[in-house]
Amino acid sequence: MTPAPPETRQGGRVRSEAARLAILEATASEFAARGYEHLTIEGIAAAAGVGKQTIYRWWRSKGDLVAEAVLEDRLLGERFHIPDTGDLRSDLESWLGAVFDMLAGPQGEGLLRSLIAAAADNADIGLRLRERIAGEGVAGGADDAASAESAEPSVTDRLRSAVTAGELPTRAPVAEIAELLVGAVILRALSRTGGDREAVARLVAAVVD
Amino acid sequence: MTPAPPETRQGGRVRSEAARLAILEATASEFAARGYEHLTIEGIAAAAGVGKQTIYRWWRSKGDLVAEAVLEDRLLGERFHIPDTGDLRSDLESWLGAVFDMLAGPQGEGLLRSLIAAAADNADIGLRLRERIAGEGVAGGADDAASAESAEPSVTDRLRSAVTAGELPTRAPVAEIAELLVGAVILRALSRTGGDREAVARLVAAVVD
Amino acid sequence: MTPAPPETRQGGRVRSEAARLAILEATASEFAARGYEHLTIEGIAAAAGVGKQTIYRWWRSKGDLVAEAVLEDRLLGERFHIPDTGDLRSDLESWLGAVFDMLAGPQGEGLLRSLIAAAADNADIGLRLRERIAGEGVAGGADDAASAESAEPSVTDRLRSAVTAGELPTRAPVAEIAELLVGAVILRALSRTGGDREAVARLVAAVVD
Amino acid sequence: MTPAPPETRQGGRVRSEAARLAILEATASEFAARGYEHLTIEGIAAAAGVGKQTIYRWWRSKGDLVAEAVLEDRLLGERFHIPDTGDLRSDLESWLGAVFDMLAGPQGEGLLRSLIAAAADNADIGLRLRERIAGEGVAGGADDAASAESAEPSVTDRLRSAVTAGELPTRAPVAEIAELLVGAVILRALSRTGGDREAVARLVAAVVD
DNA sequence: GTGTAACCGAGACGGTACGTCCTGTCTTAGG
DNA sequence: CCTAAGACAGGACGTACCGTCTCGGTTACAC
Repeated sequence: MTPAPPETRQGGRVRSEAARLAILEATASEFAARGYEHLTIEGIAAAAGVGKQTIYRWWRSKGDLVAEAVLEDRLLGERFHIPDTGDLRSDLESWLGAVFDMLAGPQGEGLLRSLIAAAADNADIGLRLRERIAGEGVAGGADDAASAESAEPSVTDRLRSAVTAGELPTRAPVAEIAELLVGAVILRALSRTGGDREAVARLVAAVVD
Repeated sequence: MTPAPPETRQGGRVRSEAARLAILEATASEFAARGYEHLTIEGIAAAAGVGKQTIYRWWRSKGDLVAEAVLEDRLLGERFHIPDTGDLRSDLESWLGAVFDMLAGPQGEGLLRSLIAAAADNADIGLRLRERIAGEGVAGGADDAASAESAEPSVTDRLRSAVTAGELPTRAPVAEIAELLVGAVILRALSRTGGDREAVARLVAAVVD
Repeated sequence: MTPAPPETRQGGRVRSEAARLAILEATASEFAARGYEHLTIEGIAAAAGVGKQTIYRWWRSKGDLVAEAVLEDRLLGERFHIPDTGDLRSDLESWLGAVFDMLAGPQGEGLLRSLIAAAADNADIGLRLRERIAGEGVAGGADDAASAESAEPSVTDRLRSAVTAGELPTRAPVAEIAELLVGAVILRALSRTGGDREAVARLVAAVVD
Repeated sequence: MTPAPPETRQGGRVRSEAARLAILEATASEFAARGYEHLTIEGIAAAAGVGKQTIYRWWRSKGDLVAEAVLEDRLLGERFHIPDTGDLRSDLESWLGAVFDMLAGPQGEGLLRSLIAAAADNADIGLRLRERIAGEGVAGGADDAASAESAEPSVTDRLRSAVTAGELPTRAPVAEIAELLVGAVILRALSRTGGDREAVARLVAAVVD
């Protein structure tokens, strides 16, 4: 497969990778420290040791910048672990409990809400947010092939294996079940409603009979 | 001896209801016009013909102000209609389809995302957002009694009647089913994923078997 | 005499005289320190402990600001002394020599050139610059009456007294003589041409026969 | 004393005359269009179709660049015509009137003030400005020999011929008279004071009897 | 011929300052 | 004592240029 022909550039200094990385690094750390609302381009530029114009040259808005940081796994890098004990219900409860525990913790408190605010600005962030929690994006792509083979299985992977194992009917709407659970997580994050053991059990029961 | 006799002493001007209403009105229209992010106190004050201090005297933040506007039903005033044909599945599909149609429309496009951004700031907005769509808040209160008697039934009402009618098992987690569906709506709003007929059917199928 | 009717102001905080003075003070000191070209609004605001908007609210440009500082005698406050020995020629030579000595000095070096640059921007500065050196503005006003009575006579005053004393013909163009001499000072400031004793003598000779 | 041997330059492209001319051309037209204050190196480079570095390689500052453009007669190219009718006074009045007319015109309005601002930055510009108007620099040099023979006589030339013709005394300070008149022009340009016929007459009268 | 060194256009870089907008506080005059 | 008006210190916005630093590409002299 031949690579795409290079853009017709006539001279000019090339983009500094060091600056790009420093900016994304700074964006991630400022985001974690202050949240999306109180994130400032000036603060990021200062933290990255970069001129403001270098940011505006490559990103059109705060939202685009955060989106790229999220896409590069600088925020929300890890998926949540889901076990595979053979009992789908208890596995989902473990996973959902872990997610709610993270939300209840000091770090997760604002982080998810900030990501939600960012997603309200920028579509890419919304898509990625969903993918990171559920383990599957809207449209399958090269990344999904890679993630399907990764050591750490996602909720969606677990649901698919449940179909194979006969725990769920063959035509069960796997992607939608994951979507509903992630949606519930987001809704509870927005309303600051924690999830105790009973709530988790009821949510899981609602989607897996 | 003070010159002012007690009886002529002014007790102080009372809060102007006209100003309060104008501010909430202006908040709602500015919110609809510009979204939560680009809402400004100065803009609201100017649109309401009011001094900034009058806003700061009674509300502590932009979030509080929007929350009160939402709570007074100036935004998101109507619940979404859900029919009762005796077939829960098709009734839920009708309702969910109507919600997604609203989101796809020009008005709903940004409105829900702005409300989500507002909810990320302010817990009350998140709770109210959930209640407005699903028809039930987290904790039952006086309002629920009123809404139960209102002419327009909510999704939660419909689910409860399904339990009574035997369409759902007696111990079905009604509130959580509504929560999951509302969460899915919010997640799709964030990721700009529309809901076609098949997607709606699958989401409903996932929660009502 | 009744005062002019007050502007129809309805409420609003009144302009802070402290801020106004601090700004003019800072303008003068920054001007002296850096010159007109390298004067910055941000620098003035910082030095005055004032927000930038407070400057932009009352002055439209750097030129206007410097103009007001000059008009308030914060720069170029003193006129140059001219003696009255009865010999006009030697008196003018004393005065002109003093002006050139000032220019040759460390302070005067850049100050006049900066004022010239400022005057190229702003008409008021040009007028005031002329008045400060020559002792007379273009159009006589209330200020001139005051200055005519001031203890320190200006070049123009000295020329007028020369007319009275018969040193100059009755119809001698007094204002124009002063103008020519001030113009020569400015021209030499621009071309960094100092004025030695002979040059001073020749300039004076050219205007007083 | 032998000068240091020239560096052994081996190879290397020679300076592009086309680029040099395009830069000076662009400098002149941008200067005329925007004035000295709003002249930018980037604007000149773009207008000349040249990289910024090509400018910085050969000129140290905006002032140097403008100075060279002025020295090459790209600005202020023509001297002002002075007739020789045998009547010095009326000849000077013609000349001075023409200069003031130029200043009053749309082109001259800002041009001289911009040159003055440039001169405040750069000594060469000040010297050249004086020479261009009066027809003589401070120190006689090779250029003066050339100008003395040029077809168009300068004010200084006219004054010198007046000495020869006996209109002025032998020891009249010719250079200083020109200097005073040029200075008055600059002063009036700075203070936006036009010169009507009477003012011109009085200025001339002040220096020639 | 062929290096090679200095030039060229282009344009990204770290910065500084611009002039605007908005924040939350304060100070007026007036009901 | 509330209200409309609006000035205040502060801070961030997004833009324009500064002067420097690469880039790939082009001469033109020295070998």
